[in-house]
Amino acid sequence: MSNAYNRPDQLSPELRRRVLDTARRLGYPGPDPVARSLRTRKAGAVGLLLTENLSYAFRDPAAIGFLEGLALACEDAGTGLLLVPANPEREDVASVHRAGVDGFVVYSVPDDDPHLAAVLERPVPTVVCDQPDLGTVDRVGIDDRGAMYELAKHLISLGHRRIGVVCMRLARDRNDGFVTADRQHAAHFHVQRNRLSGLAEAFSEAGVDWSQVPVVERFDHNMASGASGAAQVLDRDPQVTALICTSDVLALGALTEAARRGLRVPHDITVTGFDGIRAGEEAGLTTVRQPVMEKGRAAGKLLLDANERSRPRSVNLATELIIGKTSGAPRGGAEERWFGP
Amino acid sequence: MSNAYNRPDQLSPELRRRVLDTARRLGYPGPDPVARSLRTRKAGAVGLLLTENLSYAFRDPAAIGFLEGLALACEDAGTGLLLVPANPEREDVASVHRAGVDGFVVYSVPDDDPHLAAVLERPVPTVVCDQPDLGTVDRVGIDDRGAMYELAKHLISLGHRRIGVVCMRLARDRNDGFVTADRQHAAHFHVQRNRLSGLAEAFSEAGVDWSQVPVVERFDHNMASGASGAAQVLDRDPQVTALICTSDVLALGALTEAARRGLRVPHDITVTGFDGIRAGEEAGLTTVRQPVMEKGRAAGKLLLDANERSRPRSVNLATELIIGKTSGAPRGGAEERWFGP
DNA sequence: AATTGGTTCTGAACCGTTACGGTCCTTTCA
DNA sequence: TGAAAGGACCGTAACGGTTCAGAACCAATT
Repeated sequence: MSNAYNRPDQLSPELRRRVLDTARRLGYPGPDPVARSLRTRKAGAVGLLLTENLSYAFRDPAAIGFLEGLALACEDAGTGLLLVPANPEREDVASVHRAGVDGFVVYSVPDDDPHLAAVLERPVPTVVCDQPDLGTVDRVGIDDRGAMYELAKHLISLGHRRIGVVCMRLARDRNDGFVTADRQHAAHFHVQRNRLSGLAEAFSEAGVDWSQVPVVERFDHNMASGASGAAQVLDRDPQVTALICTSDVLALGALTEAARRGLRVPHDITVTGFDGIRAGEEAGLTTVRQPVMEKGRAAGKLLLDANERSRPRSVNLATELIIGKTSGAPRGGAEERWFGP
Repeated sequence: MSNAYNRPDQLSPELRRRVLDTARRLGYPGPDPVARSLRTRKAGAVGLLLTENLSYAFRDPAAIGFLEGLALACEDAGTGLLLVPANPEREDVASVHRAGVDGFVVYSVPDDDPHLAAVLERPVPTVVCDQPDLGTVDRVGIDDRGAMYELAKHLISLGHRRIGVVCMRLARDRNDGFVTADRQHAAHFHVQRNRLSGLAEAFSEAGVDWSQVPVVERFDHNMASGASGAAQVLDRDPQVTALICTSDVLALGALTEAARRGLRVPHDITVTGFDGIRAGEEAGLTTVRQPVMEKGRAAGKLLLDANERSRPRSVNLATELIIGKTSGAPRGGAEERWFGP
């Protein structure tokens, strides 16, 4: 029976025809994929866990790019891509347990996420992306800290000392407002933590007292958040010469807020992002470009040739500092002041 | 055993603890999802078939919107979303056979696609989207023909009689060039066939000989195709007063080509699209807006409450004619001529 | 005629789970 | 005190494939 469908060379054409004929007559719909998966121990799909609501994957430009790359890798290997629903509100990890997959890709979830823990308990190969190196599973990412450090150095060389920061959520709880030093250090989102620490390092080296720098956090990741975050920084300290955002989407929002206030960019204020998305490029945003699609593809490749190897692999992709037209020297030097010793 | 994990109320806490303890000690990774699926006859996932390469889903704005809506519906129901790889080049339907899913959503594939046929043979509920009504499975779509008819009427009322058309692929074979009447009628992409036929009807009623209207087809769907398609129309007949594109992406490309030729829109030439994507909106494109996200969500909803019902359901969503700033009356009346009796 | 080799075909075991029904023990009530 | 009722626990039979060992068959060689 099975042979008739999958192993035509194992039986005579005559018998094969007879088997297939009676199968059709009996209304047999072909081998059941689930039963086959159970027996062969191959599901023919990889799971993608991203802790945002499922539909978020299709709203965030960077996530879309990542997905495109991952889909590309799956295509090549002929495997399916299962988007695992993982509502961040509920602690319900059942969806992870239910997923019939040959491996997982975990994309940018907080490092204390219960879904992540559930994935790691499953006995399948896993690749984490934009996460700390766990040492036990493969990892793909970029040097967030170093890239942001470089961007900061650029701003410092332009003369910026009085800055404000708008960042994405740092933990699972909602905190739309200023961020304490503790919260920065304890941040559960690896990416955000490292970008902030790259900033802190560079500006501290330049003599800026990081503890005095206004850093505001936004839970939701969209342009509106960027705008309101920028507003909060500017309300606190109208003298900031640069608004550093930890994503392009936030930066685009910050640009609209600057325009609303009649601030010319970069003459009155510098705005920077992170990611290198298309819309940012069109706006001439100064940013760090990271190869989002490549990241997805690399994750897929790593997962799909997960042969028995001794130690987990860790891949860092290259980033590129893009100097756009939203950054420039701060206006004048008279009112230029900075915190420091 | 099973009860310890899934039915805590069926046994005493004491026993449950003991079972779980020894399970952990033995390195038992928890119930196997595939075996569970086999036994319960529930895969906990719906499959999405779109005949483009998998990664296409993340490049096309309309597809992204559709996916977002579908993902939303899956989220609500707590089911996963499996993207089924279906390379249009190869006739390999194995991926459809391998997919362990509780149902399929089929999105905009040619009506003679072997993958579609394979899906229909599977004994699971199916929803087709932007496809002809098969009568045997649920369907979600819009009135492509009527919507395009309405758009055409608008252009006719503005005075356009000499037009050109750029459309997406009409069949599985690549045909980058002019389209014969035969090919138009035989088109295997339901959506394109109906949009063209809506145009043909409206312009025929206005006295235009449709067989003389240049219709150019492009296999790939991106802005470059729109630009080159527009170029081909304009080379054939530089006198056309309107370029009608069957998608916004193509129309955006057509706009760049018009600009390249120094044609002012809408003064020198009118350009229209279809879909109502964000980028088109920003460009002020005259188009038909369709609720792409709603379409995805409707498809998901239909699939997920596929209880035993007598007849398959068919849902048409409403569209809206958007008059932007890329359409206007043709310049002057002197050189205005049209084909006809 | 018996042995050998090769091919085609059949049957049984196994994958890991859940559903179901039966046994056993404890409690309750006449 | 005995019977009935109920709860906790356990054993077994599918679910629907794949795989593999070995039976059956046929032809060729010794």
